[in-house]
Amino acid sequence: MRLSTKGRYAVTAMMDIALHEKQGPVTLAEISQCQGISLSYLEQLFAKLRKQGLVEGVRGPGGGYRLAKPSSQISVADIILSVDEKLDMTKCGGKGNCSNGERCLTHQLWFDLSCKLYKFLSGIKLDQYTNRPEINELVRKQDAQYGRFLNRPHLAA
Amino acid sequence: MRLSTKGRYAVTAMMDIALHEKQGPVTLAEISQCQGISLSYLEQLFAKLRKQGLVEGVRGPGGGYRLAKPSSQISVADIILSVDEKLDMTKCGGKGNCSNGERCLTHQLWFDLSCKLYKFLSGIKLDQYTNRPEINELVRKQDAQYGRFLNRPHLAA
DNA sequence: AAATTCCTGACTGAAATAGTCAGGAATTAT
DNA sequence: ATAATTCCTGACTATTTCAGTCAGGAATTT
Repeated sequence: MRLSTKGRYAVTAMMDIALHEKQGPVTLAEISQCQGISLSYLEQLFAKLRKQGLVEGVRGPGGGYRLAKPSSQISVADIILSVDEKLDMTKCGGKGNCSNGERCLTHQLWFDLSCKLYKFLSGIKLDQYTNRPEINELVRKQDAQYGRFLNRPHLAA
Repeated sequence: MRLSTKGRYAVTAMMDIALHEKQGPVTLAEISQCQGISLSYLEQLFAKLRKQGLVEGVRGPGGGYRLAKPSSQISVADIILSVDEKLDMTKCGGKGNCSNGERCLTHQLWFDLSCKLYKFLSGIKLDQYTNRPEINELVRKQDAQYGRFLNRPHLAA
């Protein structure tokens, strides 16, 4: 398990989508502008998120990305693992042959830590943040600031 | 908070010292050989661990490094923060001016996550592993394998 | 005096991160 | 149909971090 800014970008982008779920697909261009992440870099990250089945893309005008599952079923761990690949923190890759064919002293430590960290991060789901009133208040203000969702014909109801 | 192989190296080395606390100072040369980490790289990491007051160096023959506090008071978080510097995962550095002077949508998420992760990792102390019989068994075997602590005059009691 | 070990700083190569660019494919709106 | 929008792909580049190397000096013990 690696935890770096790459994973932060991915989680941030996924949060943005989750917070705007009701307004339809969210474009990467919007996320890029509002969250300050390069568009092409986002495209690289979303290629992985899509492969992992966390999001689905909708092409064409009015398109964008939306969550492929309910936000209650998407954890921070899911997102980080999608873009960072590895779960295992042991040196030997879980094989247990780190020290002359046997387990090294810290094998158990890293194995445990990997498990605990995974359990911890997979316990944090996106909907834990989308349901908070104070955050939704902030979302409304900032959508207005950036002029998001103003020209969406398919949203005119 | 960043979590990479750099932090793993540091924790691994600290574990090695904690596991051999009773045999006196542990040399970086030993850690380098037994844990498979470059000696010069270890020296860089230990410069930081020393600055943070986690270890103290003992020069001269029979010297090495030992813990500066009881292993029950040294957490995985302490070690990782010592070598990786940052705790904060927010983009703005905790200031809250990420989006045109206001907090960005995910500020709260990252602030929370940083806190939770810190609490989690600071709850894991080194002595949780040094007190396990099965690990101490493994330590004895591997010390013999590498011939550790054989030529220590000051240990002859 | 000699050996050991920490300690420091500068340097180098490799990998990961982050971003750029060019173009194609699917869909919607006109 | 055509144009606009957006996803989607792959190759490329720059920057940073990781990891290791090297050379030498300082403190301590034998």
